[in-house]
Amino acid sequence: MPDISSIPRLVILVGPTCTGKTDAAVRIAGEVGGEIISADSMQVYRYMDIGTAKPDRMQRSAVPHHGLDLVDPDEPFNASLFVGEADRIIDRLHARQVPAFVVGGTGLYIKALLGGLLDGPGADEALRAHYRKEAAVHGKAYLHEQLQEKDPQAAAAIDPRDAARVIRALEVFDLTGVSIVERQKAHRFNRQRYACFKIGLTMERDALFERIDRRTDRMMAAGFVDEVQSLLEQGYAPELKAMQSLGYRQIVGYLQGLYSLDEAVRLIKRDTRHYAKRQMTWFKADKVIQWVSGGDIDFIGREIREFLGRPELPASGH
RNA sequence: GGGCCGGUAGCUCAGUCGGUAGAGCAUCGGACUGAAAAUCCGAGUGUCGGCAGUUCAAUUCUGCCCUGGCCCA
Repeated sequence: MPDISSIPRLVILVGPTCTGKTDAAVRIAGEVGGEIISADSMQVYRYMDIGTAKPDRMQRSAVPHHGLDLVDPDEPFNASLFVGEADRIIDRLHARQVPAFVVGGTGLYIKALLGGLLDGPGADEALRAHYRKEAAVHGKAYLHEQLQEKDPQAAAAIDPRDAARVIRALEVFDLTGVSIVERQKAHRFNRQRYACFKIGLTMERDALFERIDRRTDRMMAAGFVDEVQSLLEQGYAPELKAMQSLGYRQIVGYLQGLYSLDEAVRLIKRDTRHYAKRQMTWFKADKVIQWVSGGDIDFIGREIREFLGRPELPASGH
């Protein structure tokens, strides 16, 4: 067992999209000499900057960022790869005694970073493609029937309509002969991999939805359509996971002539609100998170400095 | 001025041969272990435009009024 004091301490900053996580993190990390590890499943893709609200040049030069632009939009990326990447960065920062700020809205990535993932096989794209095809031909129910025969325990736990989870369960069983449910029971995210202090940024829902609308308008003004057009011209297909993400999917629909640009913007705003709500549900379930109003950056900074064991900075006087 | 068609959930609408109503979207709640900005589950939130009449009972039938659209003057 390692000495408890040698375990890296992480500042975790989470919350729904558009609550100001990046701004708060840049400011506070800048003040304490920390560096930022993005925990965002879409900001890992190169060339996807506007639609993912990636930190800009100024922010990235003010505070070093990690976890951005790791792969091309047609390359695989997932929670496991995130954990591997984040572990490497945390090691380096820890060796330099630099505070690490893990900042992002992808709840699973953070949960996996802190608690590990279950002991099981990685993604097998060929196998998944096979099952996806079967679902397309015979329907989702057919996949669930197969799961019922192979792994009744998992079949009972997973809704037949939730194809993504049915396929993952089939994948784990096919590759190991063991039920994913057994692996989950054995795991339960209870590996204490890091010491951490979790802060959640919140905001009145009406205010957050208003901010989402305004940010979407800013993305459009910043050339979001051009960005998507450029991705398509580079050969990145609309079917790619990255291109199915929030915003990109809707702009592709517009470029394909399925609906007007106004309609695409309306859909992006609507779907971003839905996404923010899903994030709230996810993070609400984590009872360890200390919730703070998104506007109260001073308070957040004080809490973080206390956690890091650093003295208060002198009052700045303005 | 006359005629016709509408007014039902936040929106678009369905429906009740008289027994106080339901779809989609929005909204709200939830799940989530290598796709997670993905994937999926649950919930109707309502003076049925207003007032009167007929009736045991009216959102439904009748009358008047208000209101939107179209047509004729």
